[in-house]
Amino acid sequence: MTKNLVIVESPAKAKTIEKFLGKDYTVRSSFGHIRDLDKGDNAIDIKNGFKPNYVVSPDKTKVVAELKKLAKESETVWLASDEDREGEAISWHLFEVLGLKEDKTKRIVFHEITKPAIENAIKNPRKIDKALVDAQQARRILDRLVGFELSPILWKKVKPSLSAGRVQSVAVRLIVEREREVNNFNSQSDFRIFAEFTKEGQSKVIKAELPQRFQTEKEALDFLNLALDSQFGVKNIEVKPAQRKAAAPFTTSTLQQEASRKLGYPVAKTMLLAQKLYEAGHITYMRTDSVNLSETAIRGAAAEIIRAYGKEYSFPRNYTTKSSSAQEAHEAIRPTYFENHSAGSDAQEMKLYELIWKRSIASQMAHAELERTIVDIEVSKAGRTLKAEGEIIKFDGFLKVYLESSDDDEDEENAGILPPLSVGEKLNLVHMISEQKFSRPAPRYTEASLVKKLEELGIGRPSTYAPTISTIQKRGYVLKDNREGTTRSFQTATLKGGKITVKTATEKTGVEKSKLFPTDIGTLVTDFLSEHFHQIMDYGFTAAVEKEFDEIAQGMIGWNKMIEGFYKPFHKDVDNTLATAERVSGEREIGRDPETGKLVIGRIGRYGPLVQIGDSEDEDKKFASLRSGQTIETITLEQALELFKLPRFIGEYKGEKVTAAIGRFGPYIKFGSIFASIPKDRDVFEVNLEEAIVLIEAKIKAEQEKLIKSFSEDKDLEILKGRWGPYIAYKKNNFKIPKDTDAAKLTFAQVMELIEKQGGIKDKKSKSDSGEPKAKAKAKAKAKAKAKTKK
DNA sequence: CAGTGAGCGAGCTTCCGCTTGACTT
Repeated sequence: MTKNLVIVESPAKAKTIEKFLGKDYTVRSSFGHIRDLDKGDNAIDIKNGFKPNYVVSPDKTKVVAELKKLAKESETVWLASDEDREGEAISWHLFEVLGLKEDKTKRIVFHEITKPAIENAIKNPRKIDKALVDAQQARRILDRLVGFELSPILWKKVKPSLSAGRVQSVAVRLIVEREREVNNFNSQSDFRIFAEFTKEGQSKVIKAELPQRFQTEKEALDFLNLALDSQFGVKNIEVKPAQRKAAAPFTTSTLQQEASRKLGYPVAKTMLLAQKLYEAGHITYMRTDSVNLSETAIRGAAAEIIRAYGKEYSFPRNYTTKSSSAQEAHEAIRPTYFENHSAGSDAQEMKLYELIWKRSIASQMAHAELERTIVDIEVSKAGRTLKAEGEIIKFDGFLKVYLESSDDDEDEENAGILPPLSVGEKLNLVHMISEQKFSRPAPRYTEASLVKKLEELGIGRPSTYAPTISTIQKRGYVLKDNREGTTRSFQTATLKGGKITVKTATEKTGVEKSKLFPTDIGTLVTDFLSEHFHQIMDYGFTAAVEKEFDEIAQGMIGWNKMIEGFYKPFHKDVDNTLATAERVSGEREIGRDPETGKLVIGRIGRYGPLVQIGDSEDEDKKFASLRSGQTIETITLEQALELFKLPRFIGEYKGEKVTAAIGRFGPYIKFGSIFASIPKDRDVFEVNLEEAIVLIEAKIKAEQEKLIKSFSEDKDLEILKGRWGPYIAYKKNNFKIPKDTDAAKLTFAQVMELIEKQGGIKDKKSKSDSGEPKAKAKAKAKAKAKAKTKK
C-alpha cells in the first residue's frame, strides 16, 4: 500500500527521484506515451470533428496494467511527465486510461532532477492543462492525416511502400536541393597572393597575404613582377584586444554536431552512447532543446573549475535558448557530477562523456583574452600592402579545456605569434606565391549538419532527429556516401631569389566523405510532392502550424477548428492529385544513340534506375542499370552508352567464354555457370582475362569449400557455408544453425531435429499443401484482427 | 533487365513524438 504514486516518463529518472522523495512515495515510469492513434483507417473520425480513436500501444499494456493497480492503491497520484506539449498529453492519457479521479490527482512539473526542484514541484501542484493537451492532439492528428494521405498517393503514382510526412519529406527536399546547387554550381576562380618574410637576423617566418584578389593570372603576375623590384617594410602596426567566448552547453542537436565533427560519430551512435551514459547516471537527459543549467549544476561546475584550474577561470552564468521552437522541458546535457572528469563503460562512451564534460565546464569558464596584431607590409613598387595577422593569448580562460569546431575549417588557419616589429622596419622576402583559387558550392549535408538545418527551421524534435535521418535512408530517398573527387589543375607562380617561376599544379576537388546524397527515387518523390503539395513541402510549413498549435495551447482557437481549416484544402489536393496526376517514373531524355538513332532515356524501373535505348513502343529496346553514384538527372549520353557495352567479352578460358557485366550485386565475371564478383578497386571495363581467371579460380575453390558436411543417411541433406555462415540445405529449403554450435560436428539426428524445430520442409512447387508459408499465415492473422476491429 | 540462400505472388506498405526493451521466430 503506497500513499503516493508519482509517474514520470523515463525509468532512469524514476530511480533518481525516488531517492529524493523518501518512503511515502512510489515512483514509476510510463516509458513515454502509453496511447496512440489506432493503426488503421478508423483512427480519426473525420466526419465527426476529427474525433481521435486512441488505443493503448501493444508494448505498453503491461506498464498500464501495473500503473492501474498502483494508482488504485494510492491516496494521491502525481503526474510528473515533462512540462511540454507531449508531456502534458502523456499526463492526460494517463489520467484517462488509469481512470483517475480529479480530487486524487495532481499534475506537477520540474525542469531539472534535483532535490529542491522536486520538492518545490510537490509543493506547487496544478491541474492538467487541457488546452496544451489539445495542441498536442492537433499536432498528432495533423501528422497522421498528412502522412497517411500522402504516402498512399506515392504507392499509386510512384512506387509501393514509400512514405511522406511533414518532417521527412522536407528533410529529403533539403538534400535534393543542395545536390542540385552543387551540380549546377559554376565554379569561378581568382588569384590570391601569399608571402613569407623574415626579420633581419632571425629565422622566424612572418606569413602575410594580400587582402585583394586578382581576377586574372596576368594581374597576379604583374603584381609579382612589381614585387620583384620592391622593398618590403612595416608600414603600420595595429594591436587590438579581443575576446573569445565559450559556447553554450550541449543540446541534442549541438551534441550530435560536435560528436560528428570531433569524434566522427553518426547521430544514431551518439544517441545510443548518450543513452547509456544517462542510464548509468553519468549525464543528464540527452533529448533536450534547452541550454539551461540548474543552480546546482552551476555551483558544481564552479567548484570543480576553482579546484582544478583556479578561481580566475570560473565565470558562472546561464545561457538563453535561441531556437524559437524550443520547449525547454529539460536541462542542457551535462555531467551529473562535474568532479568526474571521465566516465563510461567503453572507449566510445568515455570519449563522448569527455566531450560533454569539457563543453559543460567550458561554458562556465571565463572568456579567453587575446591580443590581435595586424601588420601592414608595404610593397614599395606596387602601391599595395600585404597584411600579416598575429594572435597572442593573454589569458586562455575556457580555451584551457575546449574549443568548438565548425563545419568548414579548411580556410581557418590559426594566426600564429608574430615577432616584435616596429614601424619602418625592413623585412626580407622569403618567397611570394600567386595561387589560383576556385570558389566552392555550399557543402553537401552530413547527418549532423542536416540536423542543424532542421533545428533552425523548427522541424522535428530532439527525440526524432536521429530516427528521421535513418528513415529517409531506409526508404531509399537518401544515401550516405563517399566521392573520390576529380583532379583539376590550377595556376601558380612563385617569386623566390629574384626569379619568378610559373607552374601548373593539380589538386583534388569534390572529395566527399559520409555525405548525404539524394537517390533518384528521393529526387523523384521530392519533385512530385513539391508539384502537388506545395504547402507541405514549404520550409515554413512546420513553423506556421506551430504558431497555430500555440494558439490552441493559449485557448484562442479550438483544435478541431484548426485541423478542419488545414484539412479541407489539403484533402482536396489529395483527391485532385489521385484523380489527375500521371504515374511518374522520372523519365528523362538523355540523347540519341549514334548507331541506331534511337532515343536514349533514363527512368526508374521496378528494380531501380535504368537507361533504355528505344522508347516504350520499341520491340527491341535495350536496358541497363545505372551504377552506384550515377543518377538519372546527371548521367551523360556518353556514360549511358558505356553501360550498354556490358556484358563485355573478355576472352576464352578452357574453351568457354569469359564475360564481364554488372548485376544487382555489382560488377561480376561470368564463366559458364560461375559468377565471380569483381573487387571494388577494379573497373568492369578494364579487367583483363588474366585477372578474370584468378577471380574464377578463387570462386571455384570457394564453391568447393562450400560443402561443410553431407550425410549418407539422406543425399539431399547438406551443411553448406553461405554468406552468413553455415546453414542447412535440404530439398530446396534452408534452415538456420544456432550461433554457438559447431556445424561440422552436427549429427544426422541433430540436423533433422533442427529442421523439425524450424517448421520442417515445405513443398516449393504446389500451392496449397502442408502448412502455409510463414508470411502468408501472418498476413492472414492480421487481416482477421483488422476485420474484428472494424466491427 | 539480372546472380549468390530464402521469396516468386497476395496483401501489405505509411505519419511524428514520447520512451526503452528483446519469449529464441
